[in-house]
Amino acid sequence: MSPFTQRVLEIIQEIPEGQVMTYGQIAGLAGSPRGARQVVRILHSSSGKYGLPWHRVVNARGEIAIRQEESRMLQMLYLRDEGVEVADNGQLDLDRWRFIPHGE
DNA sequence: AAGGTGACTGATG
DNA sequence: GCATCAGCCACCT
Repeated sequence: MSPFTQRVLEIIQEIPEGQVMTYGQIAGLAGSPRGARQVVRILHSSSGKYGLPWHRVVNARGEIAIRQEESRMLQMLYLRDEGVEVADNGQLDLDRWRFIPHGE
């Protein structure tokens, strides 16, 4: 497992309940500012495997990025259950719910 | 081996 | 806000 992947997994694990991070944000913190797609792949391949809070990751526009309808709904349910306000179209307010480590 | 793909992003018109 | 374009990069055909 690459250091980058390692970092990504750690970072995602550290997202507090009721908050979210974006793919690009995670990639940047993990040392690869343009590696958003890698973050996607890591989530896609090993979200269940490592018991990651994959549902706390959204795209840069603050919306649920999942294409598949089922998983999409599931993510929305999880977030709402944690207190995050998500619109029916999967939109949420990043300024309000984004997690920023160490007060960056 | 070459080309397509996507749970992405930022810039521009 | 919407549409396009161009970077991006590991994986799958």
